[in-house]
Amino acid sequence: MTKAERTRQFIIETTAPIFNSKGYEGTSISDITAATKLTKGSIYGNFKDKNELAAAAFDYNLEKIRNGIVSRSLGLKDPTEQLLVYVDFYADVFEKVVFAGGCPILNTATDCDDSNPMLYQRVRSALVEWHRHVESVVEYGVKKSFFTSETNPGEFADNFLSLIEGGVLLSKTLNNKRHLMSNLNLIRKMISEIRN
Amino acid sequence: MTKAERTRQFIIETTAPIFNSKGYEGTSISDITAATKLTKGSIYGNFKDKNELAAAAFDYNLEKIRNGIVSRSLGLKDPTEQLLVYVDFYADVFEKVVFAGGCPILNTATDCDDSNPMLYQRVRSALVEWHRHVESVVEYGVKKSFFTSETNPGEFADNFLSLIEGGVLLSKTLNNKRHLMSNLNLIRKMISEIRN
DNA sequence: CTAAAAATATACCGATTGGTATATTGTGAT
DNA sequence: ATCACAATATACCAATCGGTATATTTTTAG
Repeated sequence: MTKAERTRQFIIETTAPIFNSKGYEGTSISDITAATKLTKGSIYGNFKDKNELAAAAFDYNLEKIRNGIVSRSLGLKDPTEQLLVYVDFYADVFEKVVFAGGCPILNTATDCDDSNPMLYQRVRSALVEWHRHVESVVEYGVKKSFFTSETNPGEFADNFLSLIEGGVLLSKTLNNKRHLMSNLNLIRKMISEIRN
Repeated sequence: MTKAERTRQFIIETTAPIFNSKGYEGTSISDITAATKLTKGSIYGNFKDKNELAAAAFDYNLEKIRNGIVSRSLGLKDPTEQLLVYVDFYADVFEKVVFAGGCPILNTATDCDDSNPMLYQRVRSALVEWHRHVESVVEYGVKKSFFTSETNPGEFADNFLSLIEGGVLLSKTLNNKRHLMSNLNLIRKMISEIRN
């Protein structure tokens, strides 16, 4: 890894939580130079513009979460266990997520209007991918008779994602993990109710 | 209503959807003067600063939703019906809410970091009030034996709010009402399951 | 109708915004 | 060690930011 690549990575890692907590408009180049102790020249030598850095920071924030899920899912066959990975993951990392500014999907989806199509497209793709993953796990579970045939995978995924995102929002805003835990409890109940 | 009061109200109503969709930082005084066709002098003659206007706009956005709920709840005694008011309300006004920039609670809670304590305090209060209302309706239902005694009002309110907020987020971001409707369906099921 | 007061417009302020051209420094292969 | 080039720093740009002092217009009370 060359010097420039290391610097680029350093900038991304340093500014990712800033973008996540202050938003795209709310994060200034001064914020970035202050946090990295670098100068504008260095920032713009490594990134075309603020937009490219914001996109890289979003990708980084997202990848960290995705890695957390994927690494816990390795080798799991039982769809119930795969769904519970999310429940355990968010119960475990909630404090860390809040410290890093909250859920990047929730933040970016709310922060971005159509005036920032690059970030908006990214957050839409992330949401679709997440939805499709949960949906496909449930579909698999139905097909293999882990789950009852009346189960609607798409609706289940809607409820699943919303309870997690809504729980993070409530718990972060009200500074109380209990709200998220209530939702994770409901998810556990939902899973047990569709099991054969 | 004096001229100034009318102007003040006009400014609030005109800028409320702008603040809601672009956020506090993202909304500039130029945005405000452009939308109202007024000048800075007029804006600052009616509001101490941008913060005061943002707070008034948030209050206005919130009040519109609250009025929608309250007006549909008038005279209702059955707690089941009171809870269903929310379900029907969000099914009805979803498009309007999206057009106005989304749910102000969701947007403002995400937009505000601790750097804007005035707005942050407002959104927290709104969230606490909403939570308490749902919780108290369920508590009343349990006490009057509409709902089973095993029902946990606090947890129910957590799930309830999260499903609505999460559904609005998903449906707005993915531009498909279906996600919200899935959640409203689950809320209906949750209500029927706690009924005696 | 008039005069005082309130509301709005104009013109400006310093600070900060994102971005760039250029100078300086640091790196790495020979 | 040197030299070419990559990487970083410095200094600057026009535009915009939130905000204000003052001039002008409009409203309102007598």
